[in-house]
Amino acid sequence: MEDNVQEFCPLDGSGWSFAAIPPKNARDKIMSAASHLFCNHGFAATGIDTILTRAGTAKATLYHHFKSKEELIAAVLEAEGETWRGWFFGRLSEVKGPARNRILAVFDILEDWFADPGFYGCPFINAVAEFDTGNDAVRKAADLHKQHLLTWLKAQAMEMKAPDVTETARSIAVLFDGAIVAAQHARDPSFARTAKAMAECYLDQQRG
Amino acid sequence: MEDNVQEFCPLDGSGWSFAAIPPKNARDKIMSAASHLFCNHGFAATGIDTILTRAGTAKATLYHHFKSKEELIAAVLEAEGETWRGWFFGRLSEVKGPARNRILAVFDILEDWFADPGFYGCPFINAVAEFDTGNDAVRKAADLHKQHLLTWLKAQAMEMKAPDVTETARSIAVLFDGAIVAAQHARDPSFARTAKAMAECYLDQQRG
DNA sequence: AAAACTATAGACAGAACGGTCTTGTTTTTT
DNA sequence: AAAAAACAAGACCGTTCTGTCTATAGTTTT
Repeated sequence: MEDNVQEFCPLDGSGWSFAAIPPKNARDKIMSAASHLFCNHGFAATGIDTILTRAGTAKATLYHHFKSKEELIAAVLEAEGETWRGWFFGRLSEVKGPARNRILAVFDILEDWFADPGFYGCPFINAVAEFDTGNDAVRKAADLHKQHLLTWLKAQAMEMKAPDVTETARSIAVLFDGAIVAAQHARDPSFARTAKAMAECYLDQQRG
Repeated sequence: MEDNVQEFCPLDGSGWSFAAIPPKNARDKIMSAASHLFCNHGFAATGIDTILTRAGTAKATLYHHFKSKEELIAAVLEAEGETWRGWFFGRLSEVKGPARNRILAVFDILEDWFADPGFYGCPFINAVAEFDTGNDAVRKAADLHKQHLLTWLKAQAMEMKAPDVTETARSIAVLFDGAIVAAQHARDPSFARTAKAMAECYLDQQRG
């Protein structure tokens, strides 16, 4: 259990992970440590004490800021999602051209994400996979995250005058999830390009 | 924590889950109980005692058959994979017509799987999501499982005389994973059809 | 300067964890 | 009928878990 992994992920100087910003106060230190450990070793498998050791904070401090481990998990997921979306949609907003370009750029950005040495798959997919039944807070956070993406995709599909906006968004979302899982399992970022090729194919057909 | 969920999944009288076959000996009872609990509540979150209670067996019996919890997890994954593949490829072998039909039928079968009330996503995807770093046995089992599918897909792509057999197989695999995750998260089996439509689109393009 | 806040350090509790072991019963094999 | 294997029931061990509590110290606010 060495853990001297390089986890600062520049990603062109705009690392997506909020673990990239060196935390100052104890709360952020806890969040950062928890985020890393949860993603690396799982939520249940990561103990409070391990988080505290890594964060270099006291136990009372953790329980001052979060009333339980569950709440910490929820907070970490929420923060991780927000930071990720900020990075992702920020990158997307730089893309020039019509909506089609923007949709396809999704997969280029995904590839950058996959190539990050600190990529362990989507935290939300992983969280739902681990809890599934039971933990509603986790599912809700995941739903919200996915909804953000879906809303954005629908807007693009509308701009493209796609015949079925919802179905187009769903289709790209399937490619999105598929690329994440495939890249995570095979540790191969190029699955983003495979997904992109299918997206191109699909959008071409939409044009009729 | 009620858990009086209907878990016998006929699926046209040929339920995929080996939990569907009422187990006789203690070993199978343990495997069946463990499988259900692992999928529902996660691997780490499921304790040995919980498995024993559900299985109605004694602790010594479990440790007579499996030398550790890790080994039990590995055994469950292996059995689950084998049974699933038996069901899946069995269904596929019934499909008439050219290879293209068989590839598209994959998504029809997936939809049946998704519609099963006992569907919690792919056990392998979930397992990798939970362990990721560390547990090599889990990753190996997942790799093997995926390899089975990939090999089958390549054979179909070859029969179809696809220009790039490997890339075709990878593409369908992305749709496969994407459909599973999307259906699991949204609890909506129709994502299989969304994936199927994209597969059709992609295979049509392959023909030139 | 006083009060309020934020933090550290670590003992502690109670439960749950994985795993071992013993004792005795049932089932199967020979 | 005898021997061997599989099983039940559950006490038990050492560890780890989440979460609480006390005591102390630095920092910010009023």
